[in-house]
Amino acid sequence: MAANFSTSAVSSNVNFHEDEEEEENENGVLIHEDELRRGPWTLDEDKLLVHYISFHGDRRWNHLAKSSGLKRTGKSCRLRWLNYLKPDVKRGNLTIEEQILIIQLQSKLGNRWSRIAKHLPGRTDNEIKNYWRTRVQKQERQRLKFDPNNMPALFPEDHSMGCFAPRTTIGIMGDQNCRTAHGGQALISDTANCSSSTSSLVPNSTISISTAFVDTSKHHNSQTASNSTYTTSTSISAAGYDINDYSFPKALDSNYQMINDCGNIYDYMDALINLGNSISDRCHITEDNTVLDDQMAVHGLWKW
DNA sequence: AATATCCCCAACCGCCGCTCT
DNA sequence: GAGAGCGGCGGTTGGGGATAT
Repeated sequence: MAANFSTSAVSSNVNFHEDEEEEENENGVLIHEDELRRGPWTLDEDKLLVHYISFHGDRRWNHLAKSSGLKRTGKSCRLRWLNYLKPDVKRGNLTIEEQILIIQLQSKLGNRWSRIAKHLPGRTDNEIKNYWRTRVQKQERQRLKFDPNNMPALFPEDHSMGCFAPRTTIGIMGDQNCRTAHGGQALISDTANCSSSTSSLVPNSTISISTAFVDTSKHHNSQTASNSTYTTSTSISAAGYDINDYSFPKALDSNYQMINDCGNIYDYMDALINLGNSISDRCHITEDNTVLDDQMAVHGLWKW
């Protein structure tokens, strides 16, 4: 059985549920014979769990936990097995394809990590959840740094990460609480569920933005876009708010690559102008990844 | 070199729904 | 039908390594 025992082998912070008579194990950790262990799993525990499951299967976790001799809860055993020890668990960084798929599925399914994980063989819901959360947090931090005169969520100055701009993190306008409630293709938040916007851009705005990019920062050169901006010249009305003439930091060519399968640039533009009809039909992406929209005169505005 | 901050991710927690008695 | 037990799920925490200052 190909189990990976490489990490969390021995911990110095294993905890126990009750304070009874204690003794030190080989790592100097206080333990008690009859108590349930908590914290990181040791190599020996992993081996024991794998060994037991190989003979008895991975069911009836509470029974397994007791009869195997592991001083763990059934839940803990199950989690350790499913997220780490199970032979088909894939380790290592997510591939670009997997990242794209996660973004797409999260857009469709929301935070249903287990369902998303089913589409990524070898990846666990926990791993996907961690991945997403990391990106969300990072994006949120960058959002909070925004200059309200710009729209830097899409184009972070350091060009390092903002390329991952999942639905829940763009938030160029509108209440933070509005941004996660929409699965599927819905882009316009429910006004009733939104408090007044914290953004200085569009008070009481109701739009959440869905846009996704591939992180190509590893190919990033030393250029910076901080001084280059495009400005929309078209008057745009979004949900009754005039949002014309906002400046967009210029996305330097080739630093970002749009996820073509998502087509979310169109979602983004649709939400921005809130025309009620898709602008996808009149937009197209040229060979050099420039978005062209004849009606909006924003040629070259979005370029990856 | 020391300290602070960031980031990753394993593990835990609480809740929910299903099944069994 | 009620309650207990259990598995599964999503949210959250916290340790520790990596990186920045």
